[in-house]
Amino acid sequence: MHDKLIDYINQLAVAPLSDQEVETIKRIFEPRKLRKRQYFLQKAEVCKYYGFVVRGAMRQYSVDEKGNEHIVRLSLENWWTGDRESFTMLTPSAFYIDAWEETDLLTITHADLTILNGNQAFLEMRSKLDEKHAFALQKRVNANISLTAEQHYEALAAWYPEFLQRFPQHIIASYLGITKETLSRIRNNAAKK
Amino acid sequence: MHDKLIDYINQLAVAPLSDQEVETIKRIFEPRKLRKRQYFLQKAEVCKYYGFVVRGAMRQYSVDEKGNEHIVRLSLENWWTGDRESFTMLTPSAFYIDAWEETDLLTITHADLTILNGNQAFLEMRSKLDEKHAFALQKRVNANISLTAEQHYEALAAWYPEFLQRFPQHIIASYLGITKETLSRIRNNAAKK
DNA sequence: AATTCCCGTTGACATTTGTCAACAACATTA
DNA sequence: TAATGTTGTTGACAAATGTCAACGGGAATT
Repeated sequence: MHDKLIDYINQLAVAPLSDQEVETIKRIFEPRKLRKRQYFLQKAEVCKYYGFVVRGAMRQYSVDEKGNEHIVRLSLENWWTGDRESFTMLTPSAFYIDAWEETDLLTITHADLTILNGNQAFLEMRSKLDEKHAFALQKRVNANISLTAEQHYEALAAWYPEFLQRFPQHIIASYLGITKETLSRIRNNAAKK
Repeated sequence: MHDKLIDYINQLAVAPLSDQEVETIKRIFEPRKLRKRQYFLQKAEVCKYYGFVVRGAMRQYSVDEKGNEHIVRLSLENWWTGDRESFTMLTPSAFYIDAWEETDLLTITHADLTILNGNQAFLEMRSKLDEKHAFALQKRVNANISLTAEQHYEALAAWYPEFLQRFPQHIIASYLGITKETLSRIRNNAAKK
């Protein structure tokens, strides 16, 4: 179960993890299984665990006053899940996180993360991860403000083709900030061309 | 000129910079002055410099096929400017960056940044900065996909009130992903209530 | 002082997208 | 098998936003 995480860290870090570091990681990250639709985090809670997705699919979303869900993040295998701001700042989260498929996670607490902060390989990994994440978010913001709904859908399909396989259209539509009906029509129009 | 940067780093880092570290920073960061509307980066260029804003206002934007500008980032005093992805990955940028006001920057090159990577205080600062930046971007994405134009404008006004003072409305509108006419009408309607 | 440019506003209209309701195909559950 | 829920689609209409053109005030420039 932990092997996927070890591989993942080794791929991002400059030097591979020592045996002792591997042991530390195995000790600190706790496995957790979530059933479909089971919450990992609910709004107004503090996010106590950050999770590495070993298998499955997670979604993070806000809910507006009308009850509509707005997907801010989707996570598949080898991605992370959790509300980073709430987890780091120990503040109540504005988001819900739940499992879209049955999911295996490796979770870490805020306290245990400070242990890993002494570890160079882990810091490097996190630094690179933050960087990659910032790149992705900037692209997404640019897409949100500059592309038409159709262009945005096509960009998403190019960036994360797995999303279209793993999540239904209403989730994809929500991720794009449009309704499922609009997405349905966009796909239909594009197919006609 | 470098004092603002030194103060800034000291505020974010755990331990203040040593005299020697201060000297390194003064040596590495080169001052640069930009006139109004002067480019700091143009599309398809690699972003060779990352800049700390000592005084002034910068904007980063993409330009679509119709020639419309879409503001992805605005930077005032004590913020950074530059296309992080292009700067880090040495890839051609998708963005333009220019000075909106006459601006004083302290700039660093990719090569010189690696020197600072050995410095603990600087790494800490960058790590915290990336974190804060990720929080802000996530909030912005959530606003983009979940709020009405009016709610989004009000959120922006609460998050960055200085923006409304320093940038004209068409820039703000572009940042929100709406047209200046729509923003004008929103403000007018809100005033009537 | 005259000129030019930038900014914000407004009106009329077009386009895009949302809303609501209905329905069929399909999968899941009882 | 029957019942239920999910997903994707479609139509009719409403609402939000964009487009284009015009205008005036004001700042900056000549």
